[in-house]
Amino acid sequence: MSKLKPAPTLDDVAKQAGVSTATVSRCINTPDRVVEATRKRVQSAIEALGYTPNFAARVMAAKRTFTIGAIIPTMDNAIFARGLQAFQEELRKHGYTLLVSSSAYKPETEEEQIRTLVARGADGLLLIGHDRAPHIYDFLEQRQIPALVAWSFAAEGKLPSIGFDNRQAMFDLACKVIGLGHRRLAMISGITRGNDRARLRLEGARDAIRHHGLDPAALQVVETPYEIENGAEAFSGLMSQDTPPTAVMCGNDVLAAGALLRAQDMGLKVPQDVSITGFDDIELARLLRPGLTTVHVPHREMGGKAARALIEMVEHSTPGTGERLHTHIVERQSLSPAP
Amino acid sequence: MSKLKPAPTLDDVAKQAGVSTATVSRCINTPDRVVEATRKRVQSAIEALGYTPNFAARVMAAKRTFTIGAIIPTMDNAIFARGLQAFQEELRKHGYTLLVSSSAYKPETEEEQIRTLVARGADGLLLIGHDRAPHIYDFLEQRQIPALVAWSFAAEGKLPSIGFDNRQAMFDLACKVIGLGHRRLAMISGITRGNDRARLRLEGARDAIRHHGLDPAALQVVETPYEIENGAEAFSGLMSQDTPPTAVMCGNDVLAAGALLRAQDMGLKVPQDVSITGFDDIELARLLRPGLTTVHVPHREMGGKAARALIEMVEHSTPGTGERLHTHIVERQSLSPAP
DNA sequence: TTGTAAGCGTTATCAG
DNA sequence: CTGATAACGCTTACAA
Repeated sequence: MSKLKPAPTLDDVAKQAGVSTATVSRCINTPDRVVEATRKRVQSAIEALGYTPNFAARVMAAKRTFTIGAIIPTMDNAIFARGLQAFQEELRKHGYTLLVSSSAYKPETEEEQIRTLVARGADGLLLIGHDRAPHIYDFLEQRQIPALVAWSFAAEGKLPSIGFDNRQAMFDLACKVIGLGHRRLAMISGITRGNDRARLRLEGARDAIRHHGLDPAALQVVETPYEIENGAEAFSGLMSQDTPPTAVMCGNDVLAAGALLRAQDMGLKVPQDVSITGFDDIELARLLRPGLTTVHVPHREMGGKAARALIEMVEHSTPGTGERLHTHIVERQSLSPAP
Repeated sequence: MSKLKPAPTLDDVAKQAGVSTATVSRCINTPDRVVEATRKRVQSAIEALGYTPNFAARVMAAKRTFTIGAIIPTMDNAIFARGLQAFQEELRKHGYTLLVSSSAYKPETEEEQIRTLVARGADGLLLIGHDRAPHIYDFLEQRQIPALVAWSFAAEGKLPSIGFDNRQAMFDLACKVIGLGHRRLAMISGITRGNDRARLRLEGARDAIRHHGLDPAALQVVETPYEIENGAEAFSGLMSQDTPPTAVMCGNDVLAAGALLRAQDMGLKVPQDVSITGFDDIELARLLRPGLTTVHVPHREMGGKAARALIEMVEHSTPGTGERLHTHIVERQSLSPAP
């Protein structure tokens, strides 16, 4: 009863238009190598049949997928959304498709995703941060897959990177906090294992403590997963001690949002009773009350530049050139002088 | 100088193990059809060479990709994150990979993404909502691509759906609001074009007005894009009128969060001065202060069930069976009796 | 249980 | 400018 219509192939189009498959292929890929008349005929055959090139077949023959893979730690919050969006837009401008997958902040999952994307023929890969097992870099190199790191700049990384100096940025912010007279500090950090951004931000804060000749114990550290609720929990843990910190620096804005919200619940006034800072400058940071003092990261610039750099690597087999982007502190209301 | 190592192929493995390519293929796909000894030999050859099957070749030969595509309106906020996460987890359990792309709430983009995913050989598609151009359904049917709708249930939809009754849910919420004595209502709705969830939620609110015999003008409506900031803007617009509403119902929690935050900025107490409600019950709804009264959607249940239903459709070529999930109102503090 | 060989739908090379 | 035709790497009857 039901007519099974298999997807039309190049061959079908060729027959319908009365030309060879080669010509149809040319019409699609290099239209200028075909005379107008033929092209038009082929064009209408394509439309009449509703032909769409078979991706797999195309990949096999051309050994190119025009696909870029990106593996980000999470899609759950806004941290990577803007940058990735810009990355994708730039990619599309150049005819590439983006395949995204998330590693849920797990190194093992990331490795699996990398292999999957490579097996799927990704022409290039965007990875977040530099911390991963060495054999992954070997694999990428052996397979000759161009890969680029974003969200973290390191001149000496195994891979070129387009990002910023997480350590320096947090150092600057911590210096500002200390400069405001805070002497009992805390940091709610993301999990540092396999996450150089988290690790470096923490180091940056420690650097600042040292730089100002303070006792290392002046900085209390809590490591926690990256969800808003974890920030809230960590914050109440910190604040229910005998001598709670006067400033809580958070590894990112999501954690900071959790802290801020929990502060309200605990009846703590921010920044009068306790200062809170974030990192990333996502939209929420501006909307929260008090507005979150945080480190602004040029998300869109980073995404766009990463796309261009990666395409360059893919198309010209160049080693790729990194770039250190600048961040700056955005002062809003959640940070004030120590009481 | 540089040794270009092309990725090892089935053939390489076969030679190394001293068997035919067919046997290697069997070892990978149907291990029980191969004797232990051979299998082991092949296994070590695979490991020694670091072989990974070429995806495109596999797809061409098997005509299956074990890939499911999902097109969601946005990755920018948490609205779809949890459900999609559950969808993915369930898919993985059954050996499928998920390919996600976002349409940015644009019908044209969605269509393009559908075509791309189909061309890439997706075995099945998850779509959000029922509103789309008829020719898209024709295309899917002609190509025999199993597709399922989520986030919106409609018994008579062109496609089977696993979702809830957006209209009824909003109707119930609106009835509660009216029951609390509110007579000047407003709704901050998402863009309704091509978005049945937004459209139906709005209708549900209108139904409630009618149901209670109120003047249709008692419900003021603002349509706006789906970002937190749009919610804030719409809210201040609404509240700076001569006789502002006493309750503002929002099309989703993100819009509601924007409204709530803006209320604080305007010095308006929620719910004393104005009540605000959301829809979706994302994490933020619980963390905001006052907590957001909203409609709870069983995100994870929906994602898991959608995955199972879609796999069933793909593997057994069945037409697919939808399911209507239940929602309920979560009462927190942002809604109170009219002043 | 294992091997042989015929596709799968493109692209690209090489003639014409 | 256009047409044959050989890859591309894998799966899957069909044979042995």
